[in-house]
Amino acid sequence: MKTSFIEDVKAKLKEKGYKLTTQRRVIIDVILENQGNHLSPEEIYSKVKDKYPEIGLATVYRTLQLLEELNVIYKLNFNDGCNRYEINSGNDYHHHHHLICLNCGKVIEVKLDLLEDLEEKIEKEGDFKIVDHNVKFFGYCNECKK
Amino acid sequence: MKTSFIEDVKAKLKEKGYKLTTQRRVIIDVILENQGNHLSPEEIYSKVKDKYPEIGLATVYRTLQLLEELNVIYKLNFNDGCNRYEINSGNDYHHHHHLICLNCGKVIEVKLDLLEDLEEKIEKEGDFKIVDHNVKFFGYCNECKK
DNA sequence: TAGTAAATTGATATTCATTCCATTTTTATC
DNA sequence: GATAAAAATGGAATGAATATCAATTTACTA
Repeated sequence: MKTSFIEDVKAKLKEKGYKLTTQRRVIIDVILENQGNHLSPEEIYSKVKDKYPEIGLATVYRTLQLLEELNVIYKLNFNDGCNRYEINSGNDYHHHHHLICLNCGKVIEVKLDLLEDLEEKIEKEGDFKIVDHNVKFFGYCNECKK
Repeated sequence: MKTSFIEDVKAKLKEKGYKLTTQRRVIIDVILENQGNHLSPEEIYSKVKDKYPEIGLATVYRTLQLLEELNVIYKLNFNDGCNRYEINSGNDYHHHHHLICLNCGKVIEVKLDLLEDLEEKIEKEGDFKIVDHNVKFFGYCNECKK
């Protein structure tokens, strides 16, 4: 797998009959340049406007939906009133998890992945085919826990 | 611990200087009568109106916030456009998790709790004091996976 | 290369959950 | 029962997200 991220997205778009337009390209660039920042649609819109001022907000929303559909990004929810997005960097579903500070709202990423056992157990017992999971831990970061 | 749920809530309210008003009481009743249903504010509002037609939607929102603050209920998010609430039945934070069917949207509860190891590891490595967690598994229920 | 159908875009209108605000009602206290 | 404080109210405001629609762009075909 030596294909670049953009090439990969382009292929996925083509596969479903979509095109990689300039607008979509700029949106993807912004997301790429802000990995780990969990941007909201509005934030993406504002950054995209710097590079492509004619773009409309609707296009940003549409493109985010499209990219989510293609599993290029996925939606996060930190209960702050808007959706946030993150690149789905791995080519399967085992992404990282989030620590959310209850005091300052900071979001820290964790790369541990000890959930296989749990998934296996649930699949056996529960008669449920697991495809993805989403784990959030709430607590206090090292600055706020004092 | 032989106190009833309502008594417990009443005590918690009093502790923080809040009162158990009729409206709050009715809202709590509705939540109690719908355990396991993950009601949204609108759904709660509609059911509460049957018992107490004069109540306003804002009151429902306010009460839900209040009850969440007191750890009597907690907020869930199933990406269906609204928040949903669930009773916090255990007296500490180790509640159950949810299986969400990607096809029919059904939500199934799981009681497993194998996350202690993971939390311990994160606390050691990450310099983060964990207070709560939230785990969702996405996949297909036994009816939809065929 | 011209012409046509399909996809995409951007501005605007709309929807819907949630919050805000001024007013009214309820509760507790003396 | 009078009074002050707290809580609840409806309606309006807000703000994120979606839908609408005419205009533009793109891909394809003759």
